[in-house]
Amino acid sequence: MNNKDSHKNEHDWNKESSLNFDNLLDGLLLNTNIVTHSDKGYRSLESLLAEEIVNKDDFNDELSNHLKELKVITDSIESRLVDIHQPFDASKFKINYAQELNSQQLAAVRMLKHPLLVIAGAGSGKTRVITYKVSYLIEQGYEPNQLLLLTFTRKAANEMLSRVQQLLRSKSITGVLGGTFHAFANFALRKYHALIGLPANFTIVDGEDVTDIISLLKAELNLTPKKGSKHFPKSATIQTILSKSKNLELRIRDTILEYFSDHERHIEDIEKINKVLIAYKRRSNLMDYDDLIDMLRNKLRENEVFRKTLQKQIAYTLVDEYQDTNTIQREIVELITADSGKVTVVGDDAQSIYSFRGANFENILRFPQSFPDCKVVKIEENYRSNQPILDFTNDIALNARVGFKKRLFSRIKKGKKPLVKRLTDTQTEAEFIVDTIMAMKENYLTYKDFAVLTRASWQSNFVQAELMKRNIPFVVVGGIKFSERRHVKDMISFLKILMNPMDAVAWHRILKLLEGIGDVRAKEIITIIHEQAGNIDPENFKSKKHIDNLRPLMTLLNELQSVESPSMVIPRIYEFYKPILQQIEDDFQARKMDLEIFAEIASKYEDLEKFLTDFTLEPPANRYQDKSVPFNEGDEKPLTISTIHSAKGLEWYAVFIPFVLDGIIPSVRSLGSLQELEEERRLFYVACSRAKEYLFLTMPAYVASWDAVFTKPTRFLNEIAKNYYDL
DNA sequence: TGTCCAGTATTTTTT
DNA sequence: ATACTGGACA
Repeated sequence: MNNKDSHKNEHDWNKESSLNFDNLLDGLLLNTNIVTHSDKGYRSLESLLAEEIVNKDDFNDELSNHLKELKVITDSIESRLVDIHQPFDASKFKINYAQELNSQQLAAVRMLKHPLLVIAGAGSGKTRVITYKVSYLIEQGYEPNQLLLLTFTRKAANEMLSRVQQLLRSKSITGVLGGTFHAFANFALRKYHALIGLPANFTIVDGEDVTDIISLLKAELNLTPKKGSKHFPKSATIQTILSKSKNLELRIRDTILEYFSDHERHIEDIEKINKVLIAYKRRSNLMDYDDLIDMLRNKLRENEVFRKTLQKQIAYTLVDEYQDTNTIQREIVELITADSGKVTVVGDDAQSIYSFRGANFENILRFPQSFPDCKVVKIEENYRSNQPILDFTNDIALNARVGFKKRLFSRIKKGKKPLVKRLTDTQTEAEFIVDTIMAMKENYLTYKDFAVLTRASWQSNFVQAELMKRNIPFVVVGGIKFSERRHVKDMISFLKILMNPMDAVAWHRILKLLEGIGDVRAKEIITIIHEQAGNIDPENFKSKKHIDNLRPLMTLLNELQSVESPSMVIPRIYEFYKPILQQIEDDFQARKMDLEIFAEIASKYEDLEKFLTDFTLEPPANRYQDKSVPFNEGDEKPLTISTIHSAKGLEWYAVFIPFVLDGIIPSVRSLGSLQELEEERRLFYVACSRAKEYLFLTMPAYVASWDAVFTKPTRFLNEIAKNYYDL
């Protein structure tokens, strides 16, 4: 961003709007708001919060025009609002929609004539709208399998469908297409693979797998650091770059220049890796997450038969969390629904927090452009929080630079204002949080009514330690997942080979388990497998030096290839794998438990392919906990520790947010650009709006990171009216 | 091929 | 302060 020509723009277009340009902040505050070691002066929280924020209008004309343009669009929606007072004849339906929904929700459910944008604030019953709309559509005569329900997680989709089932008291709701964009892409590409010229049995690889492949290719290409930099960029970094460039549809060069300028010297090498990577994936019959949606979009675009077929199959589309879609996903929605206009998207621009993975929250702002005859419903009644908490969170959203105007209200008028508290250090902060939980729990609450939400996962470590010390049960959401653990990935790799014997990543992983086989031998063996087009008859490897180690593996896999069901295959593999694991890991007993869970999950599947795709696209969410926390205290439900990102869509009676320091939230790394800072604000908004009755914001007096010290409360607090919270 | 050591970069968030 | 990487050596 251009800081030099900071000029005062006349933002006259802004005067009557809810956008507040007086509170402009920018990257320059990096220097004024963050204290360094030399600044030892201790000041009261009160004086820090009273401090005038230095405002600096720094954006250039381009950004300013851009915001202006968005503002015109967001304002235009006022003229598209659906009349919510239309009479409704409830007698035709099994469900009394008018009674069970408020008038805005009802209007959203009923609107079928026009494409519909539902702007649903936090806690306003978004899920309810979608659930009832699905059931309404079915009552209107739509077949369940003509409906496409795109949600953020498959879990959310299933939950909605089971609610529809309850609503209609009917078993016939099976067959609604649903899940994440990735899951839907997977479905469509496999089902119509012949039509679009794809192999049917491709394997889906996750980001980590891609990183592994890049490591292999890096070694193969013999790439060395360019002059001036000591190291070649890490494989994980390269993976991030490539994924970002795909999701943002930027060239690799531009992606690096824009977001990873440290690696400018290696642009050519990274482009080369990408080229080789693409060839590699094709050869091994692999698709990564990005390939799935990209491929679907491209095929929909260029293959008319495919597009028409899908359009015909899908009579109505509903999209949840639309603010988190990226450009490619938006195009998929458009390609399927633009002709018919049979689409409802639901979202909240104030809760868009996934831009780092390509989500473009302008998608929701620009919906009226994509669908010119669309209508809009705003749902502003909140059923989650009490009014004091809403006053507080409304104020956060109010300071946002762009967005739809809305002001949530609640019928629960009484409640405590959010409490802001500073403690001396991280330890006392953790103690305060746990003490407060214990004290509150006396009043008929249980642990599951509480949550601690943090910006980054490590920030909950102190609270976790304190909870462990006091034997309080808790679950951790986010962080390393079960499915990312070494032994689970090993088991998965065995299965992947059975499904797709060309899958070199899986082969590599498994071969390296064997004694005497490292990168070099593994590669030789994989070459043979590729030459034999995936035939793994042990005879093919006779000439190999370590054939004695190799033969049992090949024999086993060769034999299992013809078996379909996971429950038959897994015990055999486990038998083979167990002694190996025992040898390489010292905590075999703990890992054994994981594998039992794994076997149990797998045994529910009849079909290997289905199991594998489900497992990569929707892995079991719970994080592995290395210290087993006692869950036995009268089997009380645990409290929740989560990152703010993973807390989206959830709610708790009391919410604690530690580390609300400027530099943590907003993260120092976001201060460089307006867009990123705005996203941090929305993140803060999401965190605070999870609370139903109590909200606690705490911070230690200081936190030292490796080159700076954070001591001031988050700048977002300064922007909130002082009478909306207590100190 | 596998292990150990020293020096280096590192802290955002994840389908 | 810590985790990770690459290089040297067995």
